[in-house]
Amino acid sequence: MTKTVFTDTSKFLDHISLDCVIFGFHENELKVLVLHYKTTKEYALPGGFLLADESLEDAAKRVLKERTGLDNIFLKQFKVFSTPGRSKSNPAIKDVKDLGIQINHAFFDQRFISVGFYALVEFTKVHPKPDELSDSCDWVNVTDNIELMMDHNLIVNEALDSMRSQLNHQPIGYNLLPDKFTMPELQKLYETILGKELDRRNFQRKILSYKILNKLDERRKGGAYKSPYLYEFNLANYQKALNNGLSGGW
Amino acid sequence: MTKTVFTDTSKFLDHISLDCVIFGFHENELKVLVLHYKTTKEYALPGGFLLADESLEDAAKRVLKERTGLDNIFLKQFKVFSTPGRSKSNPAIKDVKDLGIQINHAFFDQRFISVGFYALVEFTKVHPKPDELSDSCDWVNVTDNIELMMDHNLIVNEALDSMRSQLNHQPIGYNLLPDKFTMPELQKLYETILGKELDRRNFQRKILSYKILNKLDERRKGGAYKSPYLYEFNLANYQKALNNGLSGGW
DNA sequence: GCAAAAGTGTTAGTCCTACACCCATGG
DNA sequence: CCATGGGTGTAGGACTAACACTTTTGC
Repeated sequence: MTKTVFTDTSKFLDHISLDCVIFGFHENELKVLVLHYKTTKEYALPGGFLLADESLEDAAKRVLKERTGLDNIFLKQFKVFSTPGRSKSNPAIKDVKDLGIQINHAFFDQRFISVGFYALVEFTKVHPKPDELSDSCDWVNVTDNIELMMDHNLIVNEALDSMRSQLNHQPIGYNLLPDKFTMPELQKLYETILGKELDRRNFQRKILSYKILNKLDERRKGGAYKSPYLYEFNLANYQKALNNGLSGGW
Repeated sequence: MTKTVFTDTSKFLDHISLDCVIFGFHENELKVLVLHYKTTKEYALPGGFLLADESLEDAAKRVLKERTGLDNIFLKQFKVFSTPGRSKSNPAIKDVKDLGIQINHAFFDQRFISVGFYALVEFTKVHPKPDELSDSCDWVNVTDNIELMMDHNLIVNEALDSMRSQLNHQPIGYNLLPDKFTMPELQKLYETILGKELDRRNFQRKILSYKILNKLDERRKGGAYKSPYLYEFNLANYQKALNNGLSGGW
């Protein structure tokens, strides 16, 4: 995959952009990957533009690959943001002469609608890379509510809502957790996404009743206190169960 | 609201279109509004383009108003369709000289991504009007699976899936039924959307348990057999209940 | 051996399912 | 008066929610 840079905008379609809310889960915290702009010092979601002969999904995959280094990421379109004034304050259109970057102002200065995607990645596999307009690309806790540029805070919130409502229909646990994980870890993930606490014993009974997990003989060693068992997803059963939607609410 | 016509495309943004899946419910059938093109004789969803200073939601409202005559329609964005080749076969780009319509080929000939909306309308309030490229605008039964142009069959199916999954979170019954309706009518609507039959007595108990309906003293007269009671939605309770999502599955 | 986390079990109440019976209406 | 659809009720089983006790581990 060739790297796409903002300095050659000639192959991009006008008016259409996309933004990715990349979720990761680490140390019992739900995190989002954000860029920090060199010039304006604002935080922003990784995003990009649509190439002339590319689907939005492919464009999002391209952005994901460039920021995380990963292929085969779980990706879901969730909403288009099209308020007419939303792109007026795009920091990218500001002058970046001091960086030696030549920006195509005519391109950046147009009105953009942005298609929002959310992505689920395994935290430990990601090695974030900033783009050419940014000096950093880092995880921030969703709960910290960092101020983002333009309407990006809105985009994150809508992504969260969307993910929450699809918890029983999309393989969210599978994509956010490592291959092997403990029951308390899975529960924390659910609690974080749902924004509420769940009963430890009822959670375990319910999730096991779906038959989507394989209990392993190993336990998580090294931690303090009693070592919990490790589990892995039974992918075949998981997929089958998701087709009907996991039953019941949380 | 001024009528927007396809013969003046100068105010439209390039590359962006929208299509509306307009659902109605009549005589126990779920219906969709489709246009029939004068030149190509193909069926198509009502759609349009985005004006330079307009949100997608406003554009969709504009299209809805023009085709149905209605304001204040329930409208929901559900997906963007962006396969690169999808707009190649757009019949609108064909020559329509014989109709005396001057088409801006350069505009129609570009690649379009299309934002899909579904709309819910009260069947009896709609007076469908064709646009200037069509000779008819009529309801077709969803179950008839009429062949539509381009990827419009896909768009209808995705709209259905989306509406089905949101049945407990959006005021779908309220928007598709007239102000007063009977329990069997409401049940038929649910059965049609879900694609399966429900037990009459359990359905009634469950829907009443939500406290979202007011039972009226009137009954539906004129029909054969025992006359059913009329109900209306208790909008305040309905909205409140939807915020948490109606509990349980169907 | 103590504190904290994890494994396992029980019970009461609620909800869902699958039915049966009676009533009203038009032919 | 009968066929059909609509109004109402009930019993059994499944699932959920709330809660207690025991076990393991590091210090």
